[in-house]
Amino acid sequence: VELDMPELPEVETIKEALKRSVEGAKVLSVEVRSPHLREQVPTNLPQLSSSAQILRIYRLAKYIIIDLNNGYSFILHLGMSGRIKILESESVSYEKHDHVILHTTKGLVIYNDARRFGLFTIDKTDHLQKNHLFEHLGLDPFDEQLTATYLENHFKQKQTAIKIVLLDQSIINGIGNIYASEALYEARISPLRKSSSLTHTDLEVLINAIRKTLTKAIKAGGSTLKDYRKPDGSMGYFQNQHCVYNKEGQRCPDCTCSEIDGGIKRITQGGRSTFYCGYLQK
DNA sequence: AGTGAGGCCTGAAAGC
DNA sequence: TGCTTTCAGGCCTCAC
Repeated sequence: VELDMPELPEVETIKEALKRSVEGAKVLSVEVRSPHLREQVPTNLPQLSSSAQILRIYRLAKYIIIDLNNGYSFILHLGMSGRIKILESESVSYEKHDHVILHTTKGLVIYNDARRFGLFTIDKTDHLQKNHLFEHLGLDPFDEQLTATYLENHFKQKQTAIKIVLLDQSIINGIGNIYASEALYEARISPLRKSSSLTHTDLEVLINAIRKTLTKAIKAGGSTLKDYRKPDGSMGYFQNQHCVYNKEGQRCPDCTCSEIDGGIKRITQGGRSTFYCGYLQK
């Protein structure tokens, strides 16, 4: 099993794969081949986790938390290019950018990250709440506390475009650059709208669109993981299911915008690409 | 306080 | 062909 591409749905899918393969396993040893990630991998991480049992694996925003039975938890983040490889037996040779390897009684977990924007660290389980990494996290998209009123309060005096604000992990966590565009398309809301201009109804529509878009992607990830493997052994993933992301100039699935005004548009907001249908999204 | 720009890294793809 | 530039799914810090 091998997966990458880290927004909420991908992290969720990877977390599920980890649960299926190594939850309950015992950590035999940990190899740190390179500690230079977004944060340095703690020197004592191997000694703190060796011979502990993996109790629970869950997702927190775009992080994966692995609780051990000795009072410590691993914290993983995949950054832009992080990948997790799960192998059933010992690997003969490691690949470039394989930074951290967990040897467990149920197989090998390899953390690989070319750009090293991700992290693999450890903290006391009962200290996670206070860990600086989670200090400013907003609500999970599926948290029932995420309501139109919640967003109304946060957007009240925000002049910033809604697309940029969707990437702000301190309001809603888990949405990245792909699903920000996809959710706004699903909601038929222009990425250029000022956040404060969204009505209560717009926000209800947007929340539903976010959940629908993420749910669809998680389901696709799950089925992909189970059913589809590219010839080189890596996982194929969901590439043709995006409606607008990376589809500049093409016709969006729900209208004839390509004939009316040149199809899906690509613009830059906050230094990052946004894709939308100028005809459907208002 | 809120906002925008820049930086961290490597590699793939596009441009010349 | 090979060299240079641009761009990439995230997040943090710093200057205004």
